[in-house]
Amino acid sequence: MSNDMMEVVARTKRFINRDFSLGEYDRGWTKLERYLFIEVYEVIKDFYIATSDKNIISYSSDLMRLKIPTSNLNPKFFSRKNMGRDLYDAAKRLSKKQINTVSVGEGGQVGFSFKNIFSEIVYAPENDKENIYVEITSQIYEEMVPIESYCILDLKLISDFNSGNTVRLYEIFKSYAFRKKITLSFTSLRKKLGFFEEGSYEEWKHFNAQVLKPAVKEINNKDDKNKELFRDIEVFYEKKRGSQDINFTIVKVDPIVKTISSK
DNA sequence: GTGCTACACATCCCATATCT
DNA sequence: AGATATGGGATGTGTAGCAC
Repeated sequence: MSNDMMEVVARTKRFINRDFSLGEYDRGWTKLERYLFIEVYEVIKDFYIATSDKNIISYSSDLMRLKIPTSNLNPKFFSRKNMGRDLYDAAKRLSKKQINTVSVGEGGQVGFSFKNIFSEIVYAPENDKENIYVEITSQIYEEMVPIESYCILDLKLISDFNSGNTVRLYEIFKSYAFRKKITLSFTSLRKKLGFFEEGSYEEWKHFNAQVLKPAVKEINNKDDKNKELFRDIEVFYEKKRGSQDINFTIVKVDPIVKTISSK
């Protein structure tokens, strides 16, 4: 007993609408881009549930302007020396992010809708190095706000994952974690991950071997014993041969206090 | 520039679930 | 029971992005 020690890990939680998971969009999101997006999300969510409007600059039925205080940014997502450049690169790429919907009608007629997620992202340190300014249109932020579908993401975990696929799958699993068992078809999971439209991973075998299995392994923290402290769900799944359905079992685990034995 | 990692496959071999 | 289809494992290839 004296050999055991209790460790309490400080956690930073963020809420995100599970129906607006970034996983449903392009696969080319870096970890930093996703993190900045989640911080924007936090400001909008706080505004909508009337927790805080301190970072909202203006709001209309068409457009919302908000700011992200740089002092709140988690340094873990940036390289130590080049935070400024990291921020520049990520903001530049974020400003180009789109939501794309492409449909093919019966006669092969293609319909499409492209929307930029952010209409403007500004960071001008010579004027104001404390804040990043973000402009977002109503078409986008209205998708974010249905409060009944928020799920809680753990930033520490997200920063520890080393694959974008893992982050997206983690978002999806967390969004369903209020249920113990879920069934998703292979196709719907590919759609959620953005692989469907790209035509990637058409074979379950490849998808499982390259995407799902490594991600679940990482989420369950089977790789690194030192990271045992940092997990909040455990995921198990099975898929019957020939079936489209994948059955997931998601178990919540308490990540905050764990007893670890020192040898 | 080099080296590393993540990613998206393709291919080969083998085990086994499912069908006839 | 034997054939066939499906899926797992291992390996290799090429590309892209990033760090140094």
